[in-house]
Amino acid sequence: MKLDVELMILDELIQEIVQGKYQVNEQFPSENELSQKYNVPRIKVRNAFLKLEEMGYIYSQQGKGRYLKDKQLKIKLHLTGAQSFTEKMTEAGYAFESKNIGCEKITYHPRIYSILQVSPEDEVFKISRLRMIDGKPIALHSSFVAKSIFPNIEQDGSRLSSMFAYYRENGWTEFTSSDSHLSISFPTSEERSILQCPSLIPLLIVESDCIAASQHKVLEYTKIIYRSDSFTYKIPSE
Amino acid sequence: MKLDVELMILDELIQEIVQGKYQVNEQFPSENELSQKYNVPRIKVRNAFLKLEEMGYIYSQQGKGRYLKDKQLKIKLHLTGAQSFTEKMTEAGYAFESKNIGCEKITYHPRIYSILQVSPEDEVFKISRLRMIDGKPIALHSSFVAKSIFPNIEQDGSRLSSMFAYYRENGWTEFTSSDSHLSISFPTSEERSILQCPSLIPLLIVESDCIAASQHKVLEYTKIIYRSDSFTYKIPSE
DNA sequence: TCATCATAACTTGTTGCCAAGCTAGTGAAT
DNA sequence: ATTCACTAGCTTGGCAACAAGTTATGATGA
Repeated sequence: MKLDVELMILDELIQEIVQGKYQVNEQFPSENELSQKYNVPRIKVRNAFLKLEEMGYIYSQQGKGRYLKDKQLKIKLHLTGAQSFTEKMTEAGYAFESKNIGCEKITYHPRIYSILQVSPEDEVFKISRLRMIDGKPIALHSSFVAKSIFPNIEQDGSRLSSMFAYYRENGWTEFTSSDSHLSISFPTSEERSILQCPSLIPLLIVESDCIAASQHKVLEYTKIIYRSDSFTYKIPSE
Repeated sequence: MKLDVELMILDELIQEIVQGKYQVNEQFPSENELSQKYNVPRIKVRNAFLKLEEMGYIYSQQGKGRYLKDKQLKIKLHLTGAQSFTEKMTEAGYAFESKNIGCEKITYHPRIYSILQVSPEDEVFKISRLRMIDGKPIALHSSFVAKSIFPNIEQDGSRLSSMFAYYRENGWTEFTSSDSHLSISFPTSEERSILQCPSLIPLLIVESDCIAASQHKVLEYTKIIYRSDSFTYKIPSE
């Protein structure tokens, strides 16, 4: 069994943080101080700190030191539910804001096309909305819809805020959905930049669809990317 | 905007991996090779590789090189459901195995005690089972029960494989549960050792309870820790 | 007394150098 | 021809030395 001092130090630091040893913006012991305390080379302590920073616990200032970051607001979120994201948030009393950040045609993607039940010749558009609380991005909501079902989506897409409202405008009134799929991954550089998060924040990815109840027609494939440090999630007990 | 070459290289490597550029056990370009290609110091490439290793994508051999790891089997798991874990797995046809790895008295923990609705003087025991597929640990299932409800738990705890069976033995027959709570975190050193996983595998943590339907008595507080690289999760659409 | 500057002693940030491990090739000894 | 030991050249692993930024202190001079 190889014991890794870097991870040991990281464990210890995280434990101290969750136990509340440090105040927000309080300075941590310096790299040299800890390397002497643990009797390990400075680089080991340094690497532990770097990881801690990428996990979003701390920030650092060259020449000064490392400090505890203000922790993210934890939002209780009910996963699943036909209720729209906006409804969930405003109902729960958060200073919620949603921003349409673009509508673009995607290149052929077998999985998405198959879920939408359209042919490769069809055009599919991705409408992205950024979900924010207190001006901070917390989730990225992407809806994929086919032009064959919504002929004007190319023009309409970039001004939509509620997809449900758009579907109603287009004559669809009752909706249902299949099971949601949930997975976890790390942010790509693009996602990091959009969600303004460091690299070691795991993302919770929920994929689902929206089906017109009347005709069993798939209207949309949905992919929501949540910052895992911003939420605690609830799953109904059936 | 500060662009970080380490993360840029990491992004690129991950993308190449998911796109299938490398076969399992195929060797990656060496640190020196990539540092020349990107025209950055070797340490940057090295750090990207180290992170890739901690994420479980690759393994390295000193003197030889870095190689693509065999990817984890992805198990489709239905979150929630009164169905026991064992049932879910065997039903889905996996070579599933469960190992009781101990029963121990826990020190007072306000949240757990409050969920179990017992007083601080009461004794609470944690029964841990390791869930494995093909001999590889994939989840750690911990059940917390009070001695006041199960007087013999201290003796029985370390031989139990099914809690439901134990409850029935003790005269409880119908069960229900509250909403499940879901969160994500990184493994502690202990969890890494039990689950045999590297440090940057996010863990999916599902907390729930088990309530005797007849008397509305809380029998157990449950905490299941899943390796996020071993599962894809499904959530019912209600 | 007060303002200014140089400096020393800390902090974090960067990277080059050497160690350790593996392998294939070389050539001497059998 | 075969075996063995050595070596050169690659690989990853580890870390010390240096760079850059900040701050407090104290000497200097108006």
